[in-house]
Amino acid sequence: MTLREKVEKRVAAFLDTCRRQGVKATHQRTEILRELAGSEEHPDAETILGRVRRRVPAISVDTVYRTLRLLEDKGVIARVGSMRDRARFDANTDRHHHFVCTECGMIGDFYSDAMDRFPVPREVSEMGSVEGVYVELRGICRKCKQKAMKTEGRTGEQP
Amino acid sequence: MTLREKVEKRVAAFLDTCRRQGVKATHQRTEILRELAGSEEHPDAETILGRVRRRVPAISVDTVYRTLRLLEDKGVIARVGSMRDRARFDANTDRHHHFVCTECGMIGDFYSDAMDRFPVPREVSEMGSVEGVYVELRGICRKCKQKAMKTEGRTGEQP
DNA sequence: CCTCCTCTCGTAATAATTACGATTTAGTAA
DNA sequence: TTACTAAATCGTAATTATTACGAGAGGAGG
Repeated sequence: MTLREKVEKRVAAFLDTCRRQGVKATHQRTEILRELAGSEEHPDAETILGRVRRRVPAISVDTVYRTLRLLEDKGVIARVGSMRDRARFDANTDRHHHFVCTECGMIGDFYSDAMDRFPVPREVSEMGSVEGVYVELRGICRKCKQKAMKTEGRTGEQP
Repeated sequence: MTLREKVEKRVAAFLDTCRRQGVKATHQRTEILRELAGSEEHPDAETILGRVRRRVPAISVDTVYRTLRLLEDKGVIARVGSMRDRARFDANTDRHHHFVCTECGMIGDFYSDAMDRFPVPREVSEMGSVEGVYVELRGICRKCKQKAMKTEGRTGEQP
């Protein structure tokens, strides 16, 4: 299957998702996805805007950002790297990794020898030389989980 | 060794680094590092500013941001998550990971079964439930490496 | 074709981070 | 200690990515 075909398949699948979920399958959305699906280089929003504009000259920044968020929410595309808006810092200089709560942003350190010395796949050695590993486990922390339970379980306790 | 002692050790080490590298060991820098080293919660710049202000009321935002960058450059602290300023997107929905060039920002995809199904350390299970793994290998890509070679090797070629 | 509701456009607002010019301070050596 | 100088800080303004908003356009179903 050629790249062009792959792209069209992804686009078609997205159009389907739209119909099923009552979301409008607009020209702009289609072109944004088409652009992204046909690219290997993980472009940023501005780059995508520039490229899509060649085909849809009047498209706006807002639309691009909104669409990218939409596609991300539907699981059609992914955001690379940290999803947080503000930088967070860490004074722990020992080699370690992080657990991040996607609900409240809590970050915990942990140690894993195995993750430190991950064997580098050949694929990667061909891209360049690896100098560091960044591992982030993502999930829901204890506190948020308990909070969620309580909220669900609202069945008659007094305020 | 108590936490307080650890913190002071880190601070002392930093003051040493300053002297050796001709960087000034200011009160503000010391307090920022002291705050960060004594914290387990990976605070953001604003939080650090607020806390340090209790002890150094006139400290400015600029100083905090500048100092954090300095400490990061010296390897005294680390930034959690992505270091990039703009979001990057990825339409590859297959389970995969990324290689990122810290020089030019190039991003490449790769696949690793081993990394996908990594056993979650007990430490982490105690923090919460893990729902996803994000792995990023960082280094220098082929292209940047070649460029660096050429630049180094400037020994007599004409412009 | 018509209506409704969602989506888009253009631009303004927001929020994190960085830059700037005047002033202060650490480091150093007399 | 004092004096000197480069570097750092302060307060604020500028910059940059991203999000919000109001008016109008367009897709989907009747």
